[in-house]
Amino acid sequence: MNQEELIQDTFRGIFEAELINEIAAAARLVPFKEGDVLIEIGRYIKTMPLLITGAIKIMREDFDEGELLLYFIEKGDTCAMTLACCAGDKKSEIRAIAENSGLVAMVPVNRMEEWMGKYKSWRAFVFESYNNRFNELLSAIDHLAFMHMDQRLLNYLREAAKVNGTHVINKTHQEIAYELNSSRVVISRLLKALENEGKIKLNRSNIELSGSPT
Amino acid sequence: MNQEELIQDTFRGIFEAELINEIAAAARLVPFKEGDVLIEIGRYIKTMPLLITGAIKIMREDFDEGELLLYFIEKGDTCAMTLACCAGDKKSEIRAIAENSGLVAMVPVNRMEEWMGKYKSWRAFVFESYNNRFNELLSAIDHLAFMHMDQRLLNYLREAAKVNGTHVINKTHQEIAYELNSSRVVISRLLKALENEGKIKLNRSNIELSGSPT
DNA sequence: CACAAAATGTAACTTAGGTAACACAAAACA
DNA sequence: TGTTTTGTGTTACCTAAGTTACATTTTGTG
Repeated sequence: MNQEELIQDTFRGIFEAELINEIAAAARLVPFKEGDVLIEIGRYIKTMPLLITGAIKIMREDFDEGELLLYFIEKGDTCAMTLACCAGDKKSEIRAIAENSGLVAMVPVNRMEEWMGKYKSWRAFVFESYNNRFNELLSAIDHLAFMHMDQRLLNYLREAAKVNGTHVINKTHQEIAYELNSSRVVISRLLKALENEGKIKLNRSNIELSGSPT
Repeated sequence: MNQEELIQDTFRGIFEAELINEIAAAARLVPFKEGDVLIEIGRYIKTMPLLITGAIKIMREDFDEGELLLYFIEKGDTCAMTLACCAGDKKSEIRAIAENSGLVAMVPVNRMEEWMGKYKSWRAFVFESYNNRFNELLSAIDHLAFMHMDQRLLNYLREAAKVNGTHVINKTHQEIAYELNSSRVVISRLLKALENEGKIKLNRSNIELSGSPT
């Protein structure tokens, strides 16, 4: 599939034809692979990413050491964080890392403001994105404030399985510990407990989710 | 001051004169007092509140019992949560409670979409609001994920002092415990420790912040 | 004033989760 | 093939924070 077709395909049904054409004309398609840092904390953002395929994880970092996964972004989404940065010319407050390989359409920031006045569907999309991101942040807050680590862990595994389209999660205990801002020993301990409850199966460097194979 | 003047006063410098006139014509001023529930979880929002005076606290609730203060809103601000609700016709995910007495301008939702296409300053305001709210949620996440309760408590006291424009906080330990999703005993213990460190002074039903009297 | 309600102090105990230390097995690699 | 490196399991211990229980004091209020 060429660039034109990919973009048509992704945004058909979301935007009016005219806007899709504008996007196709303005966008530059950029492939990425697992682990790529797409947005770094403290950097200004000059082009807005629209996710075509793949998944991206949004991380928050403590001022001295800690790190925390906020949420995943999937196909057709964009990062409202980025929207805010573009609109306000602010530095990024978050880091975006590719969870797996995929493709983003990069659109120059100045088109955004233009489309805001011009296309109702674009405004709706922007609001929808904001709303989704808001809810994901709220969800992150709920997890942190109201849930214990074992629940957060299980939840994390399910989310990771979902965005990777598999029930096998290829991550080490150490990696999971980073994303949940915990320690490897604690994660190993809780994983073992989950295994004993029959909810997961542990292998070296990967974890199988039992039941509900997404 | 009459309605016209209050609105002129609050938004001069933020919006163009024409938009301010539209706001003044469309808005209904509503006074509120401490403890009033301005927005309830699960309710639809038909009019958008713009805060003229006073402070509002935004709370998140756990599905079974817990509660947590997300952030305070002050003069000239609006609740991005509400913006999202209005734009998307969604139920509110948060509860808004008056921290003290004040005044909001209520604007019918349909004007919002209209102004989005019409006024650049309105678009900028909406983005700015979103951005602020985003950062407050991120801040809330930082506190939850990376700070201990004693730091969160001190931080909370300072925020509460700031929005109330005083260094004396008129809250009971129980109330504070609710807002931090903790228990009264823990809060009393930590407050006592902070008092021993000379950072605060405890009285019945109020707490004095030492130094940096806002 | 007497009594109830509200606010706080404090002790004793439990638990989730963090930390340090070390053993061991699978993988990578020279 | 032998030797690191990486990933995991496990023990022992520590601390922040939650829980229960009860005492004390202040503040209404009939």
